[in-house]
Amino acid sequence: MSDPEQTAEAPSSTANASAARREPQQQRSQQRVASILDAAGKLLEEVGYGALTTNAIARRAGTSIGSLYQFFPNKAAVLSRLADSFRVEVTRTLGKIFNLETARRSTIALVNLFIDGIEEVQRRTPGFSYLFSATKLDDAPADDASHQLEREIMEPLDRLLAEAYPEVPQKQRRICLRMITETSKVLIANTRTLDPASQELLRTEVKRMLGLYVASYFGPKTASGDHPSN
Amino acid sequence: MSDPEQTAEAPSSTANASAARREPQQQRSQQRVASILDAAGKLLEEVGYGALTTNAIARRAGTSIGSLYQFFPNKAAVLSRLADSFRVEVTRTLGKIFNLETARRSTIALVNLFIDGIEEVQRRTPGFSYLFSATKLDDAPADDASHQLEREIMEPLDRLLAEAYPEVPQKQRRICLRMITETSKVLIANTRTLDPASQELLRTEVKRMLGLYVASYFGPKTASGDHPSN
DNA sequence: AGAAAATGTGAGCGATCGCTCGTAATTCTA
DNA sequence: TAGAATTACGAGCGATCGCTCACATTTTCT
Repeated sequence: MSDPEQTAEAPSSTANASAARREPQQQRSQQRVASILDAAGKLLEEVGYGALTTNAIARRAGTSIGSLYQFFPNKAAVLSRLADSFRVEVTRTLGKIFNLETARRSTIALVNLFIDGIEEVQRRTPGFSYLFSATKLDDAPADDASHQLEREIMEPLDRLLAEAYPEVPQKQRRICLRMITETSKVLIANTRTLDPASQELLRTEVKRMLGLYVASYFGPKTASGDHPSN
Repeated sequence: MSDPEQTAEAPSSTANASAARREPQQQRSQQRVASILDAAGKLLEEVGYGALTTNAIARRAGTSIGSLYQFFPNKAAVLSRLADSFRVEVTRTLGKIFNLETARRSTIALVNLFIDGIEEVQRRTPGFSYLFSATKLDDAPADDASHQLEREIMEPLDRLLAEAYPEVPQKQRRICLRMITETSKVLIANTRTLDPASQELLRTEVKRMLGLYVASYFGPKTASGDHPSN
């Protein structure tokens, strides 16, 4: 199907809700789109998804709803684009953590690094937890984006494990990764309700549990008495 | 009895939102309250929390909003009472599972029984997952009720472990139980998005992971005294 | 310069939601 | 059977939310 003209007005399916109504061309509008996403993330962190309104986002971004809807077709698109920016941040952070050097570490060490990485992303990216571990149970707003975000998170660790343990079948590796990501959500879901000390404790326990679990599949490997460093 | 406290319209705190506006006295009204809660649970399961409206609950229950608000002061109260009914169901189911005979089983077996019990409750109680594992990340509607529900869930297993392993300090036991409940939420949170086969696989893995973890604290079999890193 | 395109604004529309209230029907009491 | 209490009903109020639209302002193009 050929799109008529430049108007990206696509009422067809909800396929790509992140498609901008109008591509920002000048610098000021690009800046505005960025500040809208920034405001959306911060508001999400502050008031939660249920209380997040488009008018509030616009006000927080120092603009008007009219401007918001000039570049986003609807509310879901804002969250979808926000999830996109989170994906970039996740890839950047995990890519920094998983390099050639860390590839030689034990699986337990890799799990610890992964958990720390996720936590770093969460600390530096307001609203991250709402799109990574919430949504699903609600009426899915940015559900596609959420799945893609999850895949992006698993990918670096998956690649690393695949290279280090070619003898472990892919199916098992997938299950294992699934458990790692799901369990790491536990951590994120409890951030807001726990004091820092309890968070630290919970994080330690999650590392320990995942370490035991992963080692049962992949073995401690570079083992020479590696314990989860507490 | 004549009104001890007049109209229960108490603007005090949000302490007990489950207090009925008017206690149902005749049989037909008690039945109606029950059918309202039933409808609320089923709707929660079908449309999710975000799309759950009081009018829809009333319609599904075969009554009118007027009747609903005659016995519930507001929407939150309905969910709060629903959570209460879930607590009863949880206590009943877990109480049936954890008896004198099961007390002698290994910790790993206990964990398996616990997971199966939670799953049974979820299968038989529509809306359970939304109040047990969702909420927190949203604007907490029935947050108090949610916490109480969680405590109720942990209690039977906690008592069993405390009796079987008096030598394990309470603090460690608490942490361990925390991990068990949090991890079991993973299972519940994924029910709606997975096919039965994948659910079964995920459940097996959760059991395995929790088994490894719990055994590292309590020993794999009946008390053999072997505590790992500490 | 002037025209056109891009961007910015916010009052307010339509829809929905939680909830009220006037009133009618049913049940209890005597 | 009559009056009181309880229960049932549903139109609609007030508030809010996502989003539109007519118009103003700024930037780019020629």
